[in-house]
Parts: sequence; C-alpha cells; structure tokens
Amino acid sequence: MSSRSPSTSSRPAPPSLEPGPAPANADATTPIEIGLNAAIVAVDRLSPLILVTQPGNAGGEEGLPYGPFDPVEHRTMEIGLRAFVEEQTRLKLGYVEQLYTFGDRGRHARRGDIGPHVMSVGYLALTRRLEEAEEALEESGAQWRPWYGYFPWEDWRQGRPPILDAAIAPALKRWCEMAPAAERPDRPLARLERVRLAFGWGNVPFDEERVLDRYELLYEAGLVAEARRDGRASAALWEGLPPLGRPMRFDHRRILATAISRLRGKLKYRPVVFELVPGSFTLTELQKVVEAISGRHLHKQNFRRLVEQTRLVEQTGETSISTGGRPAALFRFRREVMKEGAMAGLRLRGRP
Amino acid sequence: MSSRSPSTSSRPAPPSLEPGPAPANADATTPIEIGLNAAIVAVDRLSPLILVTQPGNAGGEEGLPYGPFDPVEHRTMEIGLRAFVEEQTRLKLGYVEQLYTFGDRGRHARRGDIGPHVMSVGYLALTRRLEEAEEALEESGAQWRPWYGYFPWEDWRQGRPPILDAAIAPALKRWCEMAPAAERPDRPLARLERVRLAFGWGNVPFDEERVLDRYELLYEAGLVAEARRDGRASAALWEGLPPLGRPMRFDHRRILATAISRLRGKLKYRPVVFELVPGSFTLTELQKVVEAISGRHLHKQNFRRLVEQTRLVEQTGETSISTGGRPAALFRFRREVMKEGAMAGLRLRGRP
DNA sequence: TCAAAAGTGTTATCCTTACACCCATGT
DNA sequence: ACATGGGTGTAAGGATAACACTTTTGA
Repeated sequence: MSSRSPSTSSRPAPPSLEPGPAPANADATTPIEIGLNAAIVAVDRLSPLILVTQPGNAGGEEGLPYGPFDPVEHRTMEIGLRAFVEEQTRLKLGYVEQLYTFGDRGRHARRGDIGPHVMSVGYLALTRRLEEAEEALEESGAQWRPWYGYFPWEDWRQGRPPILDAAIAPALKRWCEMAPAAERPDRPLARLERVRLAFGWGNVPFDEERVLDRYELLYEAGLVAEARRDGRASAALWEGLPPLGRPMRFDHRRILATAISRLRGKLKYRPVVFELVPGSFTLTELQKVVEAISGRHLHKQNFRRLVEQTRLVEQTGETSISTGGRPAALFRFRREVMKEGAMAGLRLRGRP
Repeated sequence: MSSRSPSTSSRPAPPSLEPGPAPANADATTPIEIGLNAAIVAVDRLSPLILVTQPGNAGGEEGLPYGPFDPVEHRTMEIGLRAFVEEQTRLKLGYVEQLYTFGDRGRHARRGDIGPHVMSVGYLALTRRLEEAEEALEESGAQWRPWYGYFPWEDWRQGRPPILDAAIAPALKRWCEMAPAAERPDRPLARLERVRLAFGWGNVPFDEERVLDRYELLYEAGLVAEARRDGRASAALWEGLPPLGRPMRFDHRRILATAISRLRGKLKYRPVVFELVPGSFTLTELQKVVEAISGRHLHKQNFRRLVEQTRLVEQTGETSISTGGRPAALFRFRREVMKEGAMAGLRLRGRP
C-alpha cells in the first residue's frame, strides 16, 4: 500500500524535518498566494443571510468577500480580516473564528488551465444587519443573500425539502450504482455508505451539521454547477437535473458549507446566537433565529426551558407588541454568563 | 471605539472585495512562506507521545515535524503531509485532520528581529508506535516524547498536578493583580476572569479541553520560556519560577496545545481512540488510553457501560493474560459502526 | 491464602421528550 | 367571540454518577 520508498535509508542526506533557517519560498516552483475569505452571517427574520460579492463579469458567479493578508500591516490574520471587512462595508463584526485553510491545487482552475495557486484561510464571522451599512455595502458591490439559496436541501423547517426526493436522491442513487472501476483504497467507505451517512438514508438519522459532507458528495457526484465548471461532471448524471442551489465562484460554496456546519455545531455549546440577535428579543424571535440557522423546527416549550435553565437570558421587564397575539416578554443576553464558565450554548438534542 | 473611517465613502475607487484575476503575491511587500506542521500522536502504555524533531543547534529547542507544501507535487495539503511524514519516518498515519493555520506576524521572530513570515498549517495526526519505524525515526532526527513533558499541568490522572498550586497559581495571581494600565477594549474579559475560566478557579470547573486557553494565558503572562524568548516576559513575574514545561521552537507548543485540545474534544464524539490502540485490547487498556489523552481518571464501571452501549467494540473471544490478576477479555473495534451513523465517541461527562 | 485486577448489580437523580392546556391581546 | 401567538405543568422514559460487591487468575 504505502510507498515504503527505499529512498528513506539510501538517500545521502535525507531532508531534515526541521525548517532550518527557513526555506525561501521565492525559490519554490509554484508561487503561492494567501488570502482571507469571510463567510459573514447575519439573520433577517426567518432567513439566515450571507454577504456575497457580485460577479465581476456578466454571467459570472457570486463569491465570498476576499482580502489579501499582509503581515506587515496587520499583526494577525483575524485583525487583517476585521480591517478589510470593516473598511469596505462598515459592518462591525462580532464573533470571528477561523474555519479552515483551503489549499487544494486547482482551486482557481478554469477548464483545463490549472490557474494560479491561491490558498485561502476561511473565516466565519457573525454580525447584525445594519441599515446604516447597507449603503456602503452596495458601494462595495456586496450584498446579503439568503444562504438557503445556495443549499436548498438544508432547510428542513417546513419538513423535508422537496428537492431531496425530486432531484437529489435519484441522481445520487444513479451515482452509487455506477460501478466505480476500482474503489479507491484511501476511501474507507463505499459511495452508498457515504451517501447514507451524509443524507440520512435508511435508518441513519439526518444530521443537520453535515452540511459540508453533503455538499462534497454532490460535488464529487458532479451534481452541482461547480463540478461541471471544473470539468468533473459526467453528463449522464447531470442530465435533466435542475440546478442544485446557486453556484459560487471557485470553491466558495465549499467554504460556506464549512461555515454553516461549524455554526450549526457551535450553536449547541457556545452562546453565539446572541451575536446575531438584537439587544432585546422575545423568546420566539430567538427560537426563530436558532431554527433559521439549524434549519429545523424546534419544540416551543422545550426550547424555552432550555434557554431558561442555561440562564443565558434575563427579562428586560418590557414587552413587545408582537405581530398579532399576546404581547411577548422581552429578554436580553446575560453577558455575565461569559464569566461564569457555564459556557453552554443551546444544546438542542433529539429530532424536531 | 470602532474606526468608522470616512475613507469608506470618500474613496475614489474603493478596493474591490473580489479577488479579480488574482493579485500576484510576488508584488506584495512581505514574502510569505507556507509550511505544514504535524502534531503526530501515539500512545505507549500510560503516556501519550508526540513526535518531535531535535534542535538544530546545541541548546536549541525541539519542534514539530515540518514540511513545505508544494501544490505541484501534491494535490492537497493532507496528501502532502502524509507524503513527507511517511517518506521520512516510515510512520503510517491513520486519522489526519487540519487544526488551524498559524499566521501571526513574528512567529519566527528572534529577539528584535521580526524574522521571515512563515505561515503554518497545523495538522493533528494519529498513529501507532511501530517498532519497525523506530530506526527510520532516529535517522531523521525525530523521536517520541511524552506530551505531558510540555504540559505538566494537564495531567490530572493522579489528581491535581502539584505544579498548579506550587508555581502557576501564585504567578498568575500576581499577573492578575498587576493593574493593566488600560484594559484593552478588544478583550471583553479581564485577566482574572480569563484565568478563572481557563484554570477552573473558584466555582468554575476545570475543563480538560481548554489546553490552548491555558497555554495562551501562560504565554501572555510571560510565564513560559517562549514568552521570555520572544521578549514578552516581565522579569518580576518570571523570577524564582521553575520552568513550566519543556519549551518548543517558534510557536510549536501552541500548535501542540491546539492538537491536544482538539483530540480531547474529538474523543467524545468520534471513535478516534481506536486509531491509537492495537487491533485487539482489553477494556482496561482502552480506558488507560482514554485517560492518558484526556488527562483525567475515569470511573471503571461507567466507562465500561459507555463502551458497551455505544456498541463500538466486540469481543474477540480470546483473553489476555494480563499484568497480574484475572485474565481480561480482548475486544476489537467494530469497524461497521463507521457505516452505522451512530458516530458517537466515548462521550465522557461529569467529573473524574 | 492473598494480592491484583477483571467484571457486575443497583439506585437515586437528573435530563429529555412529548403531551395538553391556559393566558393576553387585537380585530 | 375568536384567531393568534405567548406562556406553563407534568409525567414517562432514559441516561448518569456513584455506590459496593463478586470472580478469576498468579504468586
């Protein structure tokens, strides 16, 4: 299996495992660029939003905001990220966290041409939608879009999304049945197993956190536009299929999928929702936001008890004249909990 | 607070958020290098081990294995990582996962000189210690070291580590009391709060996953050798303090702390322990490995029930003539669980 | 026979889930 | 009055945490 290359012992001077003084990258064969990409998330009523930049050329694809990283100007990448986002959009970023570094060869490939090698450090950033910032946003060519436009199969709030049975499942089934000439030995699981786990087929429960797994399968099966663009789609599968979500530039949809996965997970053990919610809110509003992000419907009473017993919020004393019906008590996030160590989030369990 | 820089609206041509054709890094002011660092973990009896490379110069520090990443040679970073590790050490890496990308300015600084800018993508890799590989390891100048040598305060298996009360707590207390001239506004929590959360002071429980938080605090307080080396230590605090763990090159100890944090967390919801354990094992052996990694003592019966009800293992039928005492039944990992979706790890709860 | 480690039974307690029902407001 | 959404009580079932105890080997 493994290339027990004899070079290990016969090489005159084996390359050291140490960096030494530091190998100059200028000498390297491939120039590498480093950039930062941000998945900036806000929520508006029922819709989670993601900030995207407009396509440069007509017919192009949207992408995530991008900025180069210059260590001379900014001490850390996070500082650099906040700087370029705030400068261009006036958005105040709240919670920011590094997601993953995307460095696959050919990330910027275009039909045959492998393209320059661009590494991108992906970040998740949470913010609130601000009216004042909308103007600056427009100017910089960015705008908010509902994230389920990119992943229609991830929104289970009204039940199982129709696109799953109508388009995705049959196409994936065909892909599973296309006998892979030789199953790759580095893939421990067969196609069908992977699909079952990711999409919750058979007795496997659907796990809303596996957004990335699902997207990667669809890409690998050639069912999303990016796969076709990158020349990885087989026409047989693609044929007759409606577009599966709105495509994005380069591998930005993969970055977004990573962001959603991470956020859906984080929600459960860190109080990050409150970065997305105004200073005071009703419990139902809070629930709607959690539902919007996690993409599933929650049990009202249990959600309320959860919020209550984690002691994450307190009443403001005021009430909101709600959208029809009895007025709702307003709550605020208890910032003290950050100091209390009970860093529990809203750990949603069980099924919707 | 925030620099609502007027440039946003008055700039003639605001820099686009898009990458455009791709800004050539060659033009950038600072050359950036990219490398991969691996925290390679194995377990030997009671000790979790980490593979380190020897210091290049006498009196230098150990470091994590390092390899440059060349996208022409390897399609992805993970492939590149496996290649350079296997080639040089003959180790077969099992589970591999990207940890974090470390890009702070001055990572490679040395007393005043800011050094070249080297970005490092840190990886966690799990493997088994192989006798056959030991020779190749020696040749390449790498060797296994118990990881608690670098973090003595993380091993709670025999109870609270003495170094905490003997050295760390008093020094941190002094650091907290040194009135920070002006509390930095970007730090929401005061020093004392951060220490309480990270080290579990007062009524805050000690959380074994916060390895990174603890190390970062010690670094910030100037209590670890790396901080002194980087010129960030104040002599007043440092004085009379025994060394707090074995130092490492550059920020490698931070990378290792990240790896331990991640592994301790992952253990609880993915079956990764089995990457570290031989093909068949007794339940006590398994427990010892989990204890070694999580750094805490576990309740025997509860551990066994946990393992049993997750259906992660099955009996081989054989027994091991154990190290004194009644023979123990041997178990093996049920690989099928990977296909069953019940991807639960050994979610240890509660206190030891 | 004793030490050492394997392996088991049981209970109080808490958390989760899912019921069904009541309350306050605007139209 | 009634529609609409806010807000609550409670009981069944399951998972945990912490007890103490029995069994099987080697010396």
